[in-house]
Amino acid sequence: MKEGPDLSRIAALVGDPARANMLSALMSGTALTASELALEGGVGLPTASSHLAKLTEGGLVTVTTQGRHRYYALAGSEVASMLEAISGVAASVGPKRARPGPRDGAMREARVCYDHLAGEKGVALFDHLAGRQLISTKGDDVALTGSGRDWFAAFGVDVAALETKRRPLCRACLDWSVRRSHLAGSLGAAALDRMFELKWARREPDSRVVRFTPEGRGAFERLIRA
Amino acid sequence: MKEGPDLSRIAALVGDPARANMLSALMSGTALTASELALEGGVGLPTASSHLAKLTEGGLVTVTTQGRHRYYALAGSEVASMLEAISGVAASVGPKRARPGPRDGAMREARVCYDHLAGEKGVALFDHLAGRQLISTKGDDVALTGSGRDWFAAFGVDVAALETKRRPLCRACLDWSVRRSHLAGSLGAAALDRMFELKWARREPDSRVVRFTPEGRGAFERLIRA
DNA sequence: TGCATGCTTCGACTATGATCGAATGATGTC
DNA sequence: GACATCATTCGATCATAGTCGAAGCATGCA
Repeated sequence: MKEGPDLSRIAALVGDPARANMLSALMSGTALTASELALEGGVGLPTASSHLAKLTEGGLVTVTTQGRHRYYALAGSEVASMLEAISGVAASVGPKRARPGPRDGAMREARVCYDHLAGEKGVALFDHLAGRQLISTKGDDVALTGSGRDWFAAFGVDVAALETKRRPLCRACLDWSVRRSHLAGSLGAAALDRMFELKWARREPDSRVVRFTPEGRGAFERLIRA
Repeated sequence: MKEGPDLSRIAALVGDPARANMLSALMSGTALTASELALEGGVGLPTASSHLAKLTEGGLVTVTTQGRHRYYALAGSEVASMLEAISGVAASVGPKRARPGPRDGAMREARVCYDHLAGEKGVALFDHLAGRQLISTKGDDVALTGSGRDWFAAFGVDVAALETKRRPLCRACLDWSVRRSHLAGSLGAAALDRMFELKWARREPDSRVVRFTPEGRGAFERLIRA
């Protein structure tokens, strides 16, 4: 009966609507202030503060003080990954909560997952990489092949610089909308950064949605067809 | 703020200690009666019944009536996978809840995850299969190769029979204790069944622990060394 | 120093939901 | 058909935790 880690402690933290909304907002990967998160959670400042204290205490978010602002962020990609897993179940068994609006369509096509690309576009990229042996996958462990290294270099990503960091280069992350893997890790993050840099897409303000420009869409298609 | 599926609804279901314990018990893959789950959850029968109604309503468990018994089971492997993800976070950030007893050690070595082998042994098997190109992995999608088919046939698993079912043959499942993938899907389930059949191991009663016999341990080592 | 801003703490209220005893329903056994 | 077992429903109780207003504490700016 009391085997394994304490599930309920973590799940209860996510189980409150205000906290869940805050965590969802943090899935965008950007750190947010307490007031912004209060807005996201749909609660007052004191309430939000109390929630954030619990999330921090529980190890799901981290906080860094900068001047009179306090920036909250997800504690790590493992937490983001867990939230995606819960989203997957919620999307499949849940009563869909409101009909898919125009926004939901955009979310499905391309969105930010912590700091990398998710949605149909993210999965398409991953499939291309795997299909061309640019990455090799062993379960959730993903490795970059030699030709993959060249491919990313041609795309304008400095792989060597990424490898100096502690963070894993490649990682598979299960996409809640498509139900397939997309590329996470520092390489996934760098790839998305590069797309923003190339002006292929831009982030929609106050949202996880990634909006591709017409040109960017074409360039992306060519990238994963080539 | 209200983007994506409703996280909190699902998380709140797992967030109650009694329900979490019930779900943990169901991670063993066997269906349990309401009274057994009341025991697991540490609550009375009426309370358990109420919890189970919520879990069923929420889509996390299914119920099948047999005579005067009602058997509850996890709604699917996706739910099991989500619970493993939450366990992973709980194990990494949580205050460990009690020191690792002798039981926890056994849990880490080999346990049942829904219906397949997890823990160090499960990961070792997966690594062997992937390393020898007996399976090919694309993120969470795992496919059996030609040589893999032969390997499983030699081990005594009727792959063709499994393929007639709707359930996916291969699947990667993230192990909460080892933090690596192990083999899920109908093939993973069949492999574990075969090990029981060969008397390499047996299940510990009322637990997820899989206890290998000395001979079974040797045979397993030879299997994944060969 | 004085004031504004961002956030947290305190205190009080409230509501949700977890819990169990008792009663009821359903199924199988004798 | 009477009884025992398994399970759910009802009713009442109680505690936990979410909520906000007001006050308190920092930090930054003038």
